[in-house]
Amino acid sequence: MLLSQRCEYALRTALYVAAAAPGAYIAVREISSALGIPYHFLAKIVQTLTGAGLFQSMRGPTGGVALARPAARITLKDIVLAVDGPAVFRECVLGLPGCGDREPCPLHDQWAPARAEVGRMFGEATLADTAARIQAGGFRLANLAPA
Amino acid sequence: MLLSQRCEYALRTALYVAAAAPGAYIAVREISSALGIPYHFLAKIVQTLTGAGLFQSMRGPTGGVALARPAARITLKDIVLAVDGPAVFRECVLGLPGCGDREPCPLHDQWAPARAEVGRMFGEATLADTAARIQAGGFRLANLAPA
DNA sequence: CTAGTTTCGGACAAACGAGTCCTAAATACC
DNA sequence: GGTATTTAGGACTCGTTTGTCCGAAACTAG
Repeated sequence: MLLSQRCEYALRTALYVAAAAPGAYIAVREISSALGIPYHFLAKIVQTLTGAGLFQSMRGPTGGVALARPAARITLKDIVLAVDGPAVFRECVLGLPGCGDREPCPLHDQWAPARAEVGRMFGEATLADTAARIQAGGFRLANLAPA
Repeated sequence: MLLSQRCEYALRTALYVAAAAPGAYIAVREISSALGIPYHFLAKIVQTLTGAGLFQSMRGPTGGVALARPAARITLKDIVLAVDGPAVFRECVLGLPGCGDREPCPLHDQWAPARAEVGRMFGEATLADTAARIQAGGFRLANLAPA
């Protein structure tokens, strides 16, 4: 898979929070049941996002997590970088260290543009406009049959 | 990472074999030391490729592995499918099962074309023309400082 | 036929990711 | 102040991937 499970969960979580009322704190328990993500696992992922400065958290009743910045100023790439690091946007498709324009692997010329395109896609998509697509309808963030 | 370690090794191995004399059997030991891949691990990967009908093998001295078909008729996608399966070319970027044109995730419209582009790239690149780039020079299959 | 070399195929060990569990700290409500 | 609720953070288990090891089968050369 391109992204780790943690990262997929993180993206869906961030989109869920962004699609909710702005500024409101949302409990991790609610996100967990809404998206079908194991609660304790999600709690740790949310901690990562909070530690990265993307989320803001509040303990106690009425507590939860919220976006630390306006949704228009958080990109999907921010989420990926915080959870999986920059490897996805940099690594050689054959895993060769130092692969680049100077010491390319045989696939570099074809892979580098595709990789850049993926980076551009994640870098330009903000939580705001992606969440807007969800609210407009026709797009889903969770499995249809939760279980 | 996009491809598993086994798959990266498999691709480099296939390209190494394709770049060698056509039809000749190459010992796994030679590939291992040339590409810096752990021998016993590579042996099992080669077994997978042989079992998938992509490689042909011969035991004993002067034995080794060779391509089962002409290099022009084996694509990089064949290798990936044999080792990692079709998930890379099919899976939703958010990991949602059943994500498609009918039940799309919010990123489907952007991700599906990128994913298709990657599939096309691997499907159109044959071992023959990719190996030709290596022989023409300027491209490497192994790390510069093996150890 | 014998010895050496190579792949075959399984069992095994280590490292990592995914997921669970438990205690502590902070906050709201009574 | 006390209690319930929620995040914080660590330790832990489980499964997959990665990597190692060893004996058996097949083949070549003498």
